[in-house]
Amino acid sequence: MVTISDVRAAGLLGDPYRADCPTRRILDRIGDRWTVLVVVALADAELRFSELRRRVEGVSQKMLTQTLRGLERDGLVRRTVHPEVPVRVEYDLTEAGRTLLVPLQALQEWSVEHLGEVTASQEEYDRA
Amino acid sequence: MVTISDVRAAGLLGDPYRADCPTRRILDRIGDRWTVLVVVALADAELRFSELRRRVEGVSQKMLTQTLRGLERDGLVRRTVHPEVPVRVEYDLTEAGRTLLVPLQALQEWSVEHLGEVTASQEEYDRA
DNA sequence: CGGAATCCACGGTGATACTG
DNA sequence: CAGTATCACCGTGGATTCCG
Repeated sequence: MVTISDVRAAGLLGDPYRADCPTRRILDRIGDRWTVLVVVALADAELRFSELRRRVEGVSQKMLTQTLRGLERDGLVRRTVHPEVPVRVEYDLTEAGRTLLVPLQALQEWSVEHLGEVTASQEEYDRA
Repeated sequence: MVTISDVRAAGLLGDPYRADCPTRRILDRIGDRWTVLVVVALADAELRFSELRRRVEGVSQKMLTQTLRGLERDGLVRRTVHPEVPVRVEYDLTEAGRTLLVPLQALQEWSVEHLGEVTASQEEYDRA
């Protein structure tokens, strides 16, 4: 049971409603379709652009580029260019990027744990 | 330092890349602009529609309605209609909804902790 | 008060073609 | 191989109006 005071004590309250609050800014960033998937894909290995594209199912080349640029700009992903022919570019998480995996994991655990419950609720709702 | 094995041991890997994986489905759900803010707004109190609208800065009536319907469908928010005149409708989190606050809090803590770092990285990136 | 319905604009996204 | 550039779409979301 998660009590109100648990949440309060943890400082979750305050004003996460304001557009400029940190939580909202981060959620806006990772809220897009691909950012989280790319970060997770880089959890266990440094990957080349094309490898990344194969791993993250459904991402277009444009969106992968765009997502990687954003993550690089945020300092969460490092881009390494090996000046060979043909060019080899590799991506991996920075230390900051790696810390982000922790909260993402909490979210993933919640998802796995509650997906059945949520799905059941949806089906019941849709019958009415 | 978050190691690769930490992440691996926690079961974050697997294939969160597939479109039908739980993580992705949940992220798609809470990834929208308002869901998280509404859940957090309901963390400490049962609220009426109009109270909720005032608390969640910037949300339109349409999107608040839509967001609440979605959360109700997922079984995360409970809607209570008091048949008075005029009608009074109140919203609060279900037990499942309350558990979702925990991972959201982890994400918020990360945001607060890393916002400065991320912002600095962005500014440096933009200079180049 | 708490919505539902409608109309419409914008931007995120994908497909395609081209480049160093 | 790893992008950039361009175009076209369409779904999200805002503004407005109306209803029980």
